[in-house]
Amino acid sequence: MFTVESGLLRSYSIDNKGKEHIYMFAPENWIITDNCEGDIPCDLYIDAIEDSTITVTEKDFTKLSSDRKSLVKRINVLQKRVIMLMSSSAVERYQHFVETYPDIIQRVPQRMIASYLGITPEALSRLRKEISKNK
Amino acid sequence: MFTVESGLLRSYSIDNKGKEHIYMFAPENWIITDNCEGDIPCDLYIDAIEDSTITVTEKDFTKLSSDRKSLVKRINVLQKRVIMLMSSSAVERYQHFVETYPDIIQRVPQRMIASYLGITPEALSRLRKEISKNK
DNA sequence: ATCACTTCTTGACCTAGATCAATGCACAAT
DNA sequence: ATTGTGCATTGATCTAGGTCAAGAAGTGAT
Repeated sequence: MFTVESGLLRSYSIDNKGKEHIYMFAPENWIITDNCEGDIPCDLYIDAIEDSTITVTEKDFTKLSSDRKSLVKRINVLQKRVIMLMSSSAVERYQHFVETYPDIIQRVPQRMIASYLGITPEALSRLRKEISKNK
Repeated sequence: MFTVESGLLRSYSIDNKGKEHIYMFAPENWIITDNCEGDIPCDLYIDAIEDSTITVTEKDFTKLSSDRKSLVKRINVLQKRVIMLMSSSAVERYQHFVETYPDIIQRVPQRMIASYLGITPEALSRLRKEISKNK
């Protein structure tokens, strides 16, 4: 966990095409971390855009209070979501959603899944057809 | 703050065209809230998709410990980011970024702003041209 | 059974933004 | 001065996904 005293850091991910996606900028007084524990696609890289002075804090996730843990979990989920929205196609986002929330798929109408993925129901319908065709 | 005992809730925003964008699903054991305090565009609506039993907790933001507060702040920022990525055009995202982080604009190259916004440097260049033309 | 209502699907067309390639420009190194 | 090298801009073209409009299929109410 880095606290920026002065300067400017950024965190970013690199997608499967090698393209960088900046997740956040951290100017003075911001805190920046890679929250992801052991997750594949949303590992963040952190580097400095300007000469910076920072304070490093070791955080032991296992020692956090339970409600702090749940906040951190929420952040992890959102982080992955932001990165997916920036760097993945609708198909990839749908597949990720299916893998991550297989139970929810059964329980909500498709238009809501489309809405969650940031696409139209029509697009979701076509994309599902395409996926089922290819297997 | 709602804790879902059973059933399924969703939170969603409504964009300026009246279109819904689901921010998150909350099945059993999830927690769901509208974190936004007094912010205009990312107000969340919450409702039940299935018959649900939930526990309501009043959270007094002002009484949180400072590091919990900063976690909540991060979540707010991410929340807005997710909603912007789902529901706003590149132009709107850029304008929002300029308003929210006017200092950062000066300090980072345009390609990084493009990367943050989830568009290509070319698209950002054209969009800036367009904006400057229209005023 | 029929009507109303909603969800999903399909087709035709359109548009925002991506991609690729070329050019211009600033700034640093020699 | 000149040769990079990386960034921003511009043009031409392409494509993923949006929009609009029309069916199809399921479900519930009368």
